[in-house]
Amino acid sequence: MNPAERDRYQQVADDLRRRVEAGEFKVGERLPAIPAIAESYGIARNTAHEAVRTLAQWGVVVSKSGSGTYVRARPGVRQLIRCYDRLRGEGGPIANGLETAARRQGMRSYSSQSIYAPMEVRVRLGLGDPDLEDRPDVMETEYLHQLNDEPTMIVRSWEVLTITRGTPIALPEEGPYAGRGVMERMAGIGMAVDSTSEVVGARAASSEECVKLQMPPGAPVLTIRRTFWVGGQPVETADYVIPADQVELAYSWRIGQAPEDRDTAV
Amino acid sequence: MNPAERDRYQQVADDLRRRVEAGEFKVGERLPAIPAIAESYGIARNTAHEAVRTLAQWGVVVSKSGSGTYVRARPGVRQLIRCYDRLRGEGGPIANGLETAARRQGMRSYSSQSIYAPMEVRVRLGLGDPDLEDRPDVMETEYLHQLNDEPTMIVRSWEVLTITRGTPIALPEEGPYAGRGVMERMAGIGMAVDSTSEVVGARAASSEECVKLQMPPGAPVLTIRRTFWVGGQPVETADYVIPADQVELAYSWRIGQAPEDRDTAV
DNA sequence: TCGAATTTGTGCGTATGTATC
DNA sequence: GGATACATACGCACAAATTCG
Repeated sequence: MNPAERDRYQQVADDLRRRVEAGEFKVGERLPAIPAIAESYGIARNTAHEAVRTLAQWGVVVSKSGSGTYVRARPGVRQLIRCYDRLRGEGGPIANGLETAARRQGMRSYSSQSIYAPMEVRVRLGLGDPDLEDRPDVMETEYLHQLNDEPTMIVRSWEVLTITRGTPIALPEEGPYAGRGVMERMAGIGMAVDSTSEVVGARAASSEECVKLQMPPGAPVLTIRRTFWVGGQPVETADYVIPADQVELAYSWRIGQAPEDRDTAV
Repeated sequence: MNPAERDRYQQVADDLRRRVEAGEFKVGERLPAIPAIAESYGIARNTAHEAVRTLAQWGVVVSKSGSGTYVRARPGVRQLIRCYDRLRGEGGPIANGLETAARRQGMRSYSSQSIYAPMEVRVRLGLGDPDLEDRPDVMETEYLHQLNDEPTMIVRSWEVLTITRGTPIALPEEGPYAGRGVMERMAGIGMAVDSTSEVVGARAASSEECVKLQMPPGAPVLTIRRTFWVGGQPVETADYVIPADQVELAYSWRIGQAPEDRDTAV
């Protein structure tokens, strides 16, 4: 037998999703309360709770403690355009397949400190032996971005201090380029970022992240490890943690005729 | 007080993760059984089970029913290189930051059918009015990829039949280019794919996907909507569903000096 | 303003099913 | 087949948040 249909709470969760998608419960509306669900399906309250929790993990609904569980808006997904091929004209990927990006972030709080880079960051930044004078070698900054008073992502960035030390941009959020973004600030001291690499993954949010991002436990997050390069040399790297709820990452690029391209394209 | 520390099962999950990361339990080793955990922390078996389940959602451990819960290998992550800047030489992003990709997929089972494209696919492929003769207009193929007898991803692809109909590549897994990948097959009929767009997201796996991919319920998956373009015209689009467990997507690209670049780079 | 009712979330004890060894 | 371990299910209780009279 199909193991997915063996468990009651899965059956109920699947059925509730079907009913939501069939339009029986509109976006923003409240689902029946857990005790009501339990009775109508002939299951225990606990099992009904498990079903609703599953629905919430799927992103179909959000549960507000003390209030109820509400059908979530599906089309509210923001696309973050990460990389795109500007050579395309009208009718290209952007115009046809990808919507406009929400470029403006909302507020962001931050805190910076110069530290001795941890091992993983050393590798990513290509830092060799420690500073001879044993000084901190990176500026670490943690941001909490918010949009409409709701947290949208956590960013931790590390900038190479041997590059920025003593310049006006040493502190990311002070000086003439305060809050301008890494590329613009680097450009301010003559470092033109010419290359980007990103590694994208996903996992369930840690309990700490659930608190900071106001997410239910177990909800998935997208993770990005991004590095900026100047002439083959990494100058900054950052970790993004983004609730997978409402965000998608858009990439678009041109393809050459090298055989490697055909190999990698699954 | 920190709400994350209010719940017992969260505390225990956090503590177990700390112990795993501290090396108390090595990779591949078995954790204490749930009843043992329950006793040692002074909690109910049920609560201990919840803690272990949380650990599994975090990807720290995998639970094998009837056997035990085992610490999972962290460094075993496969990086799928999606897009990279080939102009970089040694010492560039690839060499320093990104490891070699596992290009070879394992086995894959598939099934194809020519259908009338659903609405969402029509939009992605830029299909206008339906075929005058009301014939199917796309070839839909579903793949289940496997590596070492373990499912690695589900792919559903749609190819535009007005392009491939009557050609040797109409059926993806038959003819001279059977199983060669979309780009190579398209090249076989003179269609040189010159552009790619991808939209990456993440969510909890549906119950159906959990079965096909042999994942625990609620585990996160990466999703990719990919489209291949020829001269501004989409020729194929596909949906990827990949367990977020052990996979990361690597992107790397060059950056121009246009101001838009600095805007989009957060 | 206050308190009662409702709702979600957690915790416990127990029982049962199923997979593995 | 028996022992062990994980997974689900139920019933109950309580805490915290919200709603509403």
